[in-house]
Amino acid sequence: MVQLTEKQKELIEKFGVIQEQMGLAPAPSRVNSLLTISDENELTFDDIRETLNLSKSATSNALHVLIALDRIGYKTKSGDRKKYFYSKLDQWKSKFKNDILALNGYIEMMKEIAINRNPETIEYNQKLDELTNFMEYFIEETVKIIDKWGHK
Amino acid sequence: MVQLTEKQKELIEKFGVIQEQMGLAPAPSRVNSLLTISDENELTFDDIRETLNLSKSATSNALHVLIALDRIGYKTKSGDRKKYFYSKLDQWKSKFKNDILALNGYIEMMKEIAINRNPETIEYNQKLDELTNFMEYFIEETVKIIDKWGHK
DNA sequence: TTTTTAGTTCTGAAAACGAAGAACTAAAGA
DNA sequence: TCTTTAGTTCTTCGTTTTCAGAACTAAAAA
Repeated sequence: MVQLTEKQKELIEKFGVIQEQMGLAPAPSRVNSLLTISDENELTFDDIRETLNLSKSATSNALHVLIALDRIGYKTKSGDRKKYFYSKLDQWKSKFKNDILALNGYIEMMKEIAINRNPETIEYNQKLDELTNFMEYFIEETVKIIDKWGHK
Repeated sequence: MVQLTEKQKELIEKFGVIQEQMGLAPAPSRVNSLLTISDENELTFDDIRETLNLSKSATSNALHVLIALDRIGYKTKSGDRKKYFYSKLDQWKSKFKNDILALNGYIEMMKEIAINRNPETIEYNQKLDELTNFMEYFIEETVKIIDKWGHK
């Protein structure tokens, strides 16, 4: 069980809501908030379950979701069967990059739409092309930006 | 009623799924796909409703959602009470910019978390700071990139 | 004035989602 | 071997989402 100040509890909810708006379910949002805001570096399954008043299943599922998203990790200690979960803050750069690169799928879709359009709708086809070009430019430049930060 | 080729129908579903994965509901996704893929520049309410086999309410709501998101627009013709809906492809640049700027809210949250952490958890606090700095850098540079495209 | 057109708004029902509780499993301890 | 620990998986249930159908509205036409 983790002892939290009122302020910390408030921040967990506030940050939780922000993460919900980004598409994460309520329980995983709260778990990730707790791991980000708590002053303990590592929390156990039961610390999390008790502190957030979640069921075992909700806790287990939330942790698996967050691990799949690479937002948290866990370590083990020899002679101790418990897992110690912690917030990963350093995956952000690669996460940003992956999100940006995911736009490539969208671009492929745009290209497929473009080649299947009536060539006579010139104006619209041009806009589609422009959008595709912009997105390709955007991805390329953004990846450069991210990589530049690494070399500072 | 809009006549579509099999290929177009296939693309509408495919693009529809992509948009669902981006958080849009099924009906708005299909409507936006139709307006993007159809060779007609403008479609009426009933064109959309009939082509996609949607109810009037679903059609109406989907169109309102897409208008609120600025993904589509409509024009009117004098002496004609119908609305002619069309896909907006040119809002993308400003949409990208807005999405990027929305990260500022996330940064504010990170800062609030940072000032409320125990100052003794030095390593973690440093990572939080780094993340915040990276995000500020990312926003600034990305906005520059987007603006540069406009001046080509 | 009544009817038609072009939608909008209001239920209600089906489906999908999220979390609780209980049953289960695998490893360690007694 | 039996029990405890540390979680995982399965089932169920309450919400929320999404859409259809019906009732409604406002403007134009008849």
